Amino acid sequence: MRNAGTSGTKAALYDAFAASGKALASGKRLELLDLLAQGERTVDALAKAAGLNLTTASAHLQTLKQAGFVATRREGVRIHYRLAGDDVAQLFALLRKVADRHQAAVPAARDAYLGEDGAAEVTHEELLARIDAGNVVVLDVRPPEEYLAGHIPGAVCIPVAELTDRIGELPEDTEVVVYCRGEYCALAYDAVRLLTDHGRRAVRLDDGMLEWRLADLPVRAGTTA
Amino acid sequence: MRNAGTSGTKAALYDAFAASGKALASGKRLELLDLLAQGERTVDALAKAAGLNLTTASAHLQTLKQAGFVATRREGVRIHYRLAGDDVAQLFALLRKVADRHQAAVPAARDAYLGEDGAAEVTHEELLARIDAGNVVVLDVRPPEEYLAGHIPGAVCIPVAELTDRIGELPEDTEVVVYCRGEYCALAYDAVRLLTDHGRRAVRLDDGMLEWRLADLPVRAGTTA
DNA sequence: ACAGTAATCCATAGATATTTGGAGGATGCA
DNA sequence: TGCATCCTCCAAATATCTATGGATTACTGT
Repeated sequence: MRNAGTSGTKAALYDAFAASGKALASGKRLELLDLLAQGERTVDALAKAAGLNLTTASAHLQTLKQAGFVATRREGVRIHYRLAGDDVAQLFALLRKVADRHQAAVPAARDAYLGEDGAAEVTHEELLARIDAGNVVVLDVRPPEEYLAGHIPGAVCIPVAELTDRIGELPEDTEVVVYCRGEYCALAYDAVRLLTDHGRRAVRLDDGMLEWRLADLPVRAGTTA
Repeated sequence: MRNAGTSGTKAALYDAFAASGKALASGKRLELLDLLAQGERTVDALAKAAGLNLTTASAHLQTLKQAGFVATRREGVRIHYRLAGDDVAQLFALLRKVADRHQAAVPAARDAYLGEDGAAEVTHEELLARIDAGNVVVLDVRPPEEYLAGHIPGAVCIPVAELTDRIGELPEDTEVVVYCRGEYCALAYDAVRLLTDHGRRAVRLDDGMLEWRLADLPVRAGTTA
C-alpha cells in the first residue's frame, strides 16, 4: 500500500530528526550551547568566550538556530542568543551523560582537562542542608554576567580570575562550597585548588548551575545575592 | 595559568561529546537506533529493515559502536546488535521530542509520513485502566521478532501486513487499541485505518513500545501473550 | 546623510562523511 | 579440508561540513 511513495517521506522524517542531531555534532557548537545554558549572550561575547572567529561563531549559531535549539532577541545593534527552552539544556546534559557513560574517550578527556580528581564533592542535597544549617559559604566562580543571569540563592560571586586578590572577602573559618557552570566546567576545580593552597577549606559542588537548574532547584537572578 | 595548554584538552573534551552527537547526525543511523530500540537484531536484518546496503548498514553500526550507543553479541556466524543501555533510548527519544518541538520541519515531515491525524488516541493511563476493566483488546502490529523481544502484557500480535487476512482473530464487539514502535511509527496508523475500514472500532495508543518501556511500564517477553 | 558597530551572507578552500564494490576474516557444516 | 554465510575492512568517488576573508545588511548616533 505504502512503500516507494512513503519511503521518501519516511526518510524525510528521519532526516529532519537528524538535522537536530547534526547541531550536536560539533565540539564548537556544544561549547556554545554550554555557554548559552548559563544565560543569553551576544554573538561577539559567545565568539570570545569560545575562542572563535566571529564569522565562525555566527555560522555555528545559525546551525543551532536552524535546529531550533536557540532563539534570538535584537537589542539595538546587537543580537542576543539564548537557548530555545529547558528541554534543549536537558538534551545537552543527557548527551554528555550518555557520552560519559558509554564512550571511553570521555572520562579520559575529562580527567585530562579537569585533573584526576579524588577531592571531596558535595551533592545538591548536602548543600541545601548545609545552607539551611548556615555553616557554609556558597561561592560562584563564573563570570559576573552568568551569575547575574541566575545563581544559587545566597551565593557570593567571585570570578576565579579575581579569586587570589579577593580571597579576603571570604570568612576564614567557614567551609566554602564552590560551583560553576556544570559537571565538566573547570572553573570550580581551579578555584578549589586555589583556595586549598591558601589554607582554606573548600569543596566542589558535584555539578553546577546547569544541573541545578534542570533539577528545578531555586535560582535567583540579579545582584541581590 | 591555564590557557593555551588547556584549550587543547578542553576542545578534546567537547570533541569527545561531539563524537556522540555525530552518531545522531544521520537519518539512517537514527532509523537503525529506532529499530534497535525494539530489541536486538543482526546486521543483515537491520540492513533489510532500514532499506540499506549491507556494507552501508555495517558502516553506520560501526559509527554507533564507536559512540558507545550499541553493543554486540556474536552467535555463531551472525552478530547481534543491541542498544548499549536504556539511557541511549532515552537520548534518542528526547532528541525526537526536542526536534519536534523546536524545528518546524519535523511536524511537517511527520504529517506527510503519518497522515494528518485527527483520529482519537489513547494515553498510557487510559489504556492501563481499560485493561484492568477488561473492555479492550490490545493489538501489537510490529513484526513478530519485536513482539517477542518485549510487548505490552496481554497484547495480541498481528503484524500489519497480515492484518487483513487475520482480522477474524479479533473479537468484533470489543474496541481495539493498536500500538507499534513509537510515536513516529507508521504501523499503528496504517492498522487503525485498516481496521476502521473494516468496520471495527480501533484507536491508536498515543505512542509506542519505546515510550512505554522508558516510562517503566510492565513489559512481557516471549510468546506468552 | 554619514560614519561606525554588530552580525549575517557569500564564495571558496580544506577537511570529513557517506556510499559502494570488492577483498578478507571468522564461524559453522559437510 | 573446503565451502558457504555473515560481517568487517579497505579504497575511491561523491557529497557535505567547517573555517575564514571580504562584502552586505541592520541599526545607532551625530
